[in-house]
Amino acid sequence: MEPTTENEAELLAADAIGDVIEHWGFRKALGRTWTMLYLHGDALPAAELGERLQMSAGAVSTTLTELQRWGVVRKVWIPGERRDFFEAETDFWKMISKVVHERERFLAVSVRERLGRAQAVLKRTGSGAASRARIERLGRLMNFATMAETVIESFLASRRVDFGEFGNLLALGRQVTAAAAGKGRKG
Amino acid sequence: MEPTTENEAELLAADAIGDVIEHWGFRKALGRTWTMLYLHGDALPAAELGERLQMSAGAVSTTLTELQRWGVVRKVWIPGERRDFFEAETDFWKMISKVVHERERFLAVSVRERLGRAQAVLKRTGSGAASRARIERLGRLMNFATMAETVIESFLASRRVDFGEFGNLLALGRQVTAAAAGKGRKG
DNA sequence: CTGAACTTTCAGAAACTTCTGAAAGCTCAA
DNA sequence: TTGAGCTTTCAGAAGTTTCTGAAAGTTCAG
Repeated sequence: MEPTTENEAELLAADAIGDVIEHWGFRKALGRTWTMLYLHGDALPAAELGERLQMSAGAVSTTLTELQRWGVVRKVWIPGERRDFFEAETDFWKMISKVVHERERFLAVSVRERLGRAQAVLKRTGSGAASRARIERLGRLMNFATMAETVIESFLASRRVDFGEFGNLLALGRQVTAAAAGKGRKG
Repeated sequence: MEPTTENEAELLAADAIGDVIEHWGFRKALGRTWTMLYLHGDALPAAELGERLQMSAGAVSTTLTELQRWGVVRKVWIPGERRDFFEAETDFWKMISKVVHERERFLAVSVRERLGRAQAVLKRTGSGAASRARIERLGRLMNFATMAETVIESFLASRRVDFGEFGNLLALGRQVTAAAAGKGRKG
């Protein structure tokens, strides 16, 4: 395929989104590939993605596998076609909530556990005012971690809201607010 | 300094927060160093941080410089001391809003500009239904980017609220909601 | 001034991530 | 059952980030 102006425009957009995605800690290739599929609309075979994005077959394969693991790209069956075709998930909100959820859950557990262990050690061995103050600060850190987790979780819980219209942001605001405030009072 | 149980506990916590920070796209050393300072409470000299965290003088220096640039660690003057001492910012909310703001602003501008350029190219050269559909999808992507930016911005705008108490989350919710809805109606 | 104390900078080392291209592994039509 | 077509895997290459340790720079007491 010779380069066309349309392809240039797609690459421009794909690279821009690629940078955003990279900025948030993923591989640039993930953002580029999703964007190319999203803009194209129709499903594309892996080889064509490789051509359009100048990626090797290997890179395309691992990237598509990862995008599917995140649930933001789907394999589609095209009758009469031997090759696999891929299409982008187009519901931004669904994508974000999936990714954030997946991404935070593991870490949150591990962090809570480790901070708790540190606190136990300090409580067991520490004495004196300085030690008490340190335990207090660690406690505040743990509270903050819990609160951040709660804010993220309730943000995600609102995924049932349809985000097609801006107006629905009102519903999100209410949900985040209520969930966070409720948990906070308990903690 | 021989390793103590207290130091072990501090390291445990520092490494946990270090992982969170790394997860969000910063160097692990930034999170470890901030946490060590935060838990210690009193300001510490660079050399002691190096000992406690097992970092070279060079690494400590660049890490402290970067933490100061983010505004989450301060140099403090201790009378009669020749060395610089450093202490952690303890206001979590202040830290987050500073960091997120700084981090998003540049990228947001660049991305808007590039998506706009891509759209211009498509509008100029495209024709036919497929092309119109592509332009439409790019438009949706741009709208979404604007909305995400708005949500982040209004989240940041609420930094004036005191976050010491969970109850104040209510105020945040209201602010995010109002700002995002207002902007959305215009767009 | 001078030298001691301390900090910053920087070149090269080490560690880590991501990519390429080829080989191995599927799957299906004939 | 074979082989063509396609995908996945993987070893090594390339690229990137971060660290170390030493040299250069800065500051200040005497």
